[in-house]
Amino acid sequence: MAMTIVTIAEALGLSKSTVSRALSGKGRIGEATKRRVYDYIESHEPESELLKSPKAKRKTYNIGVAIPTFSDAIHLPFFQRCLLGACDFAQSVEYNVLVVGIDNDKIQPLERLIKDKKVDGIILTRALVDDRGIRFLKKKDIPYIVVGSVEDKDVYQIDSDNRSGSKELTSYLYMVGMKKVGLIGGHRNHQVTLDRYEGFLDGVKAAGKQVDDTIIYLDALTDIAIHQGVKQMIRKGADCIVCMDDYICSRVLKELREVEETQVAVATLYDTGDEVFDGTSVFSLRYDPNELGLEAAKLLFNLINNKPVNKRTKLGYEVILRKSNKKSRKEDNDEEKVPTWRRL
Amino acid sequence: MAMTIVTIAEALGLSKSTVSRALSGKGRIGEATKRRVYDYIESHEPESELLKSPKAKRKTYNIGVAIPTFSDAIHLPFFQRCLLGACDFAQSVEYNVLVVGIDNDKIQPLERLIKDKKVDGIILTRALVDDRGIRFLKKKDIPYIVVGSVEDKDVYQIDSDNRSGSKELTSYLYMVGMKKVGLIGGHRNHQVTLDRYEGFLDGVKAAGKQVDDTIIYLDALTDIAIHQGVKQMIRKGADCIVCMDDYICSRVLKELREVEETQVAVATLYDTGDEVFDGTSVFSLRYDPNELGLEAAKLLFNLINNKPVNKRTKLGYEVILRKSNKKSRKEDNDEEKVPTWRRL
DNA sequence: GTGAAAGCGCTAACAA
DNA sequence: TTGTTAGCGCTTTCAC
Repeated sequence: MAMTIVTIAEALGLSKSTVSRALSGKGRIGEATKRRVYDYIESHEPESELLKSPKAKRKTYNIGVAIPTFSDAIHLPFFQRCLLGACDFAQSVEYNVLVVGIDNDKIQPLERLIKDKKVDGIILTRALVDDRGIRFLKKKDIPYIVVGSVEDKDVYQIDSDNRSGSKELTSYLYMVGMKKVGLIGGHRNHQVTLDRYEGFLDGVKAAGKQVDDTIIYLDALTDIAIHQGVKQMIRKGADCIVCMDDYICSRVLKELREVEETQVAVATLYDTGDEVFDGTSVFSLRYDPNELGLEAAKLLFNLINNKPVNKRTKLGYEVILRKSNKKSRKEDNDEEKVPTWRRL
Repeated sequence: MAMTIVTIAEALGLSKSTVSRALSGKGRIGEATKRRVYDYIESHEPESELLKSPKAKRKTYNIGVAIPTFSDAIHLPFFQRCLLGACDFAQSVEYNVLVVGIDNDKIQPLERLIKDKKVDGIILTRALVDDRGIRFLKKKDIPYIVVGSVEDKDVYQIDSDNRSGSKELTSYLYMVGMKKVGLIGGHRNHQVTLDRYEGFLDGVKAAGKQVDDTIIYLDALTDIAIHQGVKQMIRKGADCIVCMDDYICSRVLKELREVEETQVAVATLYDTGDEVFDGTSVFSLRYDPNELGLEAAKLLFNLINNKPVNKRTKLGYEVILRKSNKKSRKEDNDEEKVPTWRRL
């Protein structure tokens, strides 16, 4: 038979209301008494529901992960991997993960998750410049973590160090002899686009070059736009094209192959290690989306459980020259990080 | 203020104990009295917790979706899209989706989901030949749907019509003049692999050809294996290579490009429309993973709510000749389904 | 079948 | 800080 508040009161020589207060935390209650009550329950029936405070009872042991539903997102394994990383951590602390698909103009699924009190906290896997999801969560009394970078200092956030990475790779490109570097990127409404853009400019300056020597082409949202961007860069004499992500990179490679242009080098500022390059030699910044999701879940877990959490977390990256597969197969696919580079 | 058992008793001129019995069903209670009580609540506060039987109270309005965590799965946007399809339907009926990442040798996350009673039902997004997830669920008293095909007739399942599709595409390849067709596929432990294999053989027979005229290479689990498979097929004089999925297809195209082999046609038995082919002309069976996830969620919803559900559901496909992008861009990316085909 | 009354497990108000 | 007491919402027992 399960313990009740009365059996405890009798066993400890207290009144049932004192025990009630000890457990609920409400009202005035002595620290020593509280200890006695908790110790008694823990030693006699550690599984007891009584140990769970009314607040704890309302805990769901679920976290919510919001992933974008539309367009470019579907091409990138980033979100899937981020989600699985979060699942991985959640599993380790016996939490579960609820997913919702949202877009900036459609956040109802997120709203419903909060309204129905289905989760103890939320992870947003993408940050937009003016993000309705973040605006909504700020108003609610629920912990949340944003994967990505936002200006707002009040928002707990975790991100790959896009700016530093982009700077490092860009200046590296000049080091190995590039003369005219082009940058092609996506939506300016995505914070990452801006971060990588800034990092790119940092790199150009660090290499002692002029921004005038570069060709910048943003808002390349469609394949047509990428096609035009590449055409423009070739016309203007770029010897290297820096792509902001895997997807753009795969399209750029395709464009170059189609026009049989083999004298232009390619780099990507976001390489998740999913082989979308068909083995072509590409400079890249290698990030791990799984880790991002896992760390985000860890931060959220700490936030939920009132442990100290930094407002901003940055994860690292690797600078990689991916060798052509023909070569790397012979050498058992190991990666080479020395600053040599061969034309395609 | 929420209705209580007492307010109802007063309103209906009954004692609170009678109302209690009417709602709990326990003890002796008149059918007419029961009706009166239920009718009163339904008309005054249909949302009331009192209407929910102890069993109904345990409903979570969550469904669980299990996606694979490892290896090949990460390359395929299939599972992400399937998941989003399920989210989409869930949202429309005010359910939520819990994700777990599982593998055949690691189904703890799934077990925990059931043990903790976090969900009213489960969708498995992949069927293995001897699937521990399915074996586990069969023992539990919880509705579940398998996306994929399983032999077991007791299992509710939904799948793309892999066999018919594979048959149709294969026989079509012979129709347009292929002489020696190779098949390259993944793990024999995956039911889809077997289905496509059978469909391929059906197609060969339907075209009046001998299986001896084909080259079959299964268990191509690694890039190295694919490399060897392709090499072997070229050596044996294949004029067309049929790939079992998008990923294998992209690797095969890469291999062919590397050896500058332009006389071998390529087809894929699973094309999700995510552009992994770099615009190369490929025969394909086009499926929609979002729809699969959405329909699976719909079936599960019906199962949970005791509506009639077919044990087996098959979704359709399109047979497509994807044109080279160079050409399709000019023609605004429309797809061509006439039986013409150009060598790369 | 129904109702009165007692009881259970908890919270809340208030006195000390 | 603790105990007393009242009360809430519900179930169960028992008499009719």
